[in-house]
Amino acid sequence: MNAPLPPLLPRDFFDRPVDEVAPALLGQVLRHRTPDGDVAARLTEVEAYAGPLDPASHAYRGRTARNAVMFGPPGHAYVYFTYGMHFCMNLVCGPDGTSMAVLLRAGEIVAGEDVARERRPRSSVRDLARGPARLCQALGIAREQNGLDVCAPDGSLTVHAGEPADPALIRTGPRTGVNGAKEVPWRFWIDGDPTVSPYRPHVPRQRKKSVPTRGGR
DNA sequence: TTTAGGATAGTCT
DNA sequence: GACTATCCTAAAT
Repeated sequence: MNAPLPPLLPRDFFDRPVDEVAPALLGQVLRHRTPDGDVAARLTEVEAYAGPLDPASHAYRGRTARNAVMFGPPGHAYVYFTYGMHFCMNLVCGPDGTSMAVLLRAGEIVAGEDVARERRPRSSVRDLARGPARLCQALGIAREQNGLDVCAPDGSLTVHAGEPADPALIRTGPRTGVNGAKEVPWRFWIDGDPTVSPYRPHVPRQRKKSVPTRGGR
């Protein structure tokens, strides 16, 4: 039922610096095969994390049990759990050990839309994969997919050569307030694509709870 | 329409 | 103990 997908991206594709891989990923197709069915998304928004140079990177403070995949060879998925309920997915790139990765922030569902809808019944079609955690939910990506080789021909989680995004439509946005690798643009997205989330100004999360210092409850 | 705040659990200091 | 590369809902306009 599903149309045959284009060939896999070679590992070579990921064995480059993040600022090359990230924009090149726009328009490529991420597919996840599950017992529920196959779902594929065309990537429309990504964000680069330059390893130890980026204070916001999980790799900034060195290798830990959680981020170990980032320090491995390129072409692998780094999936992490955050905010107590969400998963986000990165693609490791750069030479082995450099801990660079690209966060997949948004995509457009191009196959398996019915399956994705079942997973996110309350989402409009446009919102199915609009956001890093939504993308993972729509594709059924969770902790089990951490460390998977997305270049493996028989792999369940793979990246395929999609129609590359028009270079004229690729926009970049450096993050304000982050130093190190200043000339590297951090965000990449396809201008005008409805599945790209609107730019959100750097909003530090404010703590809500006051500490219950005095006895009580 | 925009904005604000709550929820949730794994990870690191 | 405090933080997080987030999402969803409710309330206000």
